[in-house]
Amino acid sequence: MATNDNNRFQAIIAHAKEYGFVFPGSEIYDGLSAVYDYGPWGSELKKNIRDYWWKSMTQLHENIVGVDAAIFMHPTTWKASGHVDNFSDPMIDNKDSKKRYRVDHLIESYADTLPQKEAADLLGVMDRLLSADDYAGLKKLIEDCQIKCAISGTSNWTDIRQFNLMFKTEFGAVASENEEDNIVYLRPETAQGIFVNFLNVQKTARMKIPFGIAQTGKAFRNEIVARQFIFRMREFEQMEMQFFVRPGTEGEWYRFWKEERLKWHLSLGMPAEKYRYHDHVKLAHYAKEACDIEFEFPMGFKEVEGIHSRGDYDLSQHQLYSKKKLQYYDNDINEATGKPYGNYVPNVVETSIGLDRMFLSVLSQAYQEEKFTKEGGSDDSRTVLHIPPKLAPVKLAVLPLTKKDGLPEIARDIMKNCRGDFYCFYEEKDTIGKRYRRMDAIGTPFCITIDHQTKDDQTVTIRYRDTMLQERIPVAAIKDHVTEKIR
RNA sequence: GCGGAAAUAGCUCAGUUGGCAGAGCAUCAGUUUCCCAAACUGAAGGCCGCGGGUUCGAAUCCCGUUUUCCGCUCCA
Repeated sequence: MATNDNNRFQAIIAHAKEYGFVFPGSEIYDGLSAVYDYGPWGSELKKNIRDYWWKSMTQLHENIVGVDAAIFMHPTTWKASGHVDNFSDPMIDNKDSKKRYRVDHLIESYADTLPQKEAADLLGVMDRLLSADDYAGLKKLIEDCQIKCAISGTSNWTDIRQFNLMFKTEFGAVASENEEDNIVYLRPETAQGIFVNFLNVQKTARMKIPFGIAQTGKAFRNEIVARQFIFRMREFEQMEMQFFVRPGTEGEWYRFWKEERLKWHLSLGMPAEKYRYHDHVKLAHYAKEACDIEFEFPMGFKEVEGIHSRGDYDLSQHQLYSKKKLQYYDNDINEATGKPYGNYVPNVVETSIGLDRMFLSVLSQAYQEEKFTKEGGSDDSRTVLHIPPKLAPVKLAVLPLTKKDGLPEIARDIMKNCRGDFYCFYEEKDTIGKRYRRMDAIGTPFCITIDHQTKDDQTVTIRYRDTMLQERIPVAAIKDHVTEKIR
């Protein structure tokens, strides 16, 4: 990361805290690593991004509907999805090469070098220790065999640790005799809540393929290293849409959503040159095609959204584990056979965007430290958030030029008239210039100022955040004027 | 997870060899001002990250710990 960009990133983080967007989590207790809280303006901005996504997906697409599934899901969900088995293996690090190995892989590759009988014995011992979760025993086994790191060539190992992706918790107020009975996980992705409700939604909303199910919500992952502000958090919010299609058409739908999702970002006025696709070469075992939409954050291009063609993997897995049919009867006529397509497990194209990452992209794009020359010729500067008006936490500041001569009363009437339609902020303290700067700092796109002329001709000045220009408009036109600009 | 650095008022930071805890801005109460911040008067604000140790005496020296940042490492 270049020093300038790093300084800029630090400045954005400080600004986010100073102006009520993002606070370190549990800060009075020295914080909790990789957990953040959203403040007054942060929670507004986050809600506005979520609402804009939700409306784009559901209200603007007749064939997409929403769900709000529980964070707690039946534990078998995560067996079916592969999260339990694929992401909880014991790991060990070589202290010299810093290389991390899965313990079973390390021992197995060593066993390959041994005569058949010895290898079989070794693997037998390993399996017994693994199933007993005997990490001390496994480490002793590695040491006794003098297994070396392929890179450093040393046997200087750390203790064995288990890296659990998922957070576990106990379900039910009363302890069970068998602890395992009570374990539930906090979901590591929202998608499974969509898959398990596939038929409920399809039937009750009478959806016909192709159709999508959208969901926003919290997800939880234990990251090995969680850093970079809200970019990688242990608790985060996803906005996901699973699009169910007829097998064989997933390729064209994948391409459709890949383009469609980038258009969504650009529709906010985000600059195209800050975006790029990153096509996955190495695919997960279930994926047919996958790409990321990357955004140029202050710390470089990073994934903000993923589009994946997941085939029928998830529904098939749930079908297998639940022993319930998760199929769709397609009445459309297959031109090749002249008969309906009939029953099948649909294929899925997933779009998955991190709300917190989207928040960070909007914030980092919006943040500007500007220098300019005042009318008098002196230098001046300001820190401003050029947040797209439709996402801005506060839409309109209502500012009486002075706090006497009846100006606050007029301002209060304007507040009353507008606050039901969009977020308004009233302030009469300090000079008008100071108040403009404070509004710039939280990204308020419009300020209106009530002055003495208002009493004569019922007009106010409206001042635009991005240009700092102002013009006079009638009091009666304020609401429509702002509403038009935040659409 | 490993290595390095940092932590003093809400923010940005000073703080002498180890000797009374400081400034600017912000905040609050007034005054002034009438369209682009930092005008005047006054007030409030601190277990110097936390816990030990050395010392007559620690923000300052030593040990531990937490958090953050930087580099490496991992990432469905």
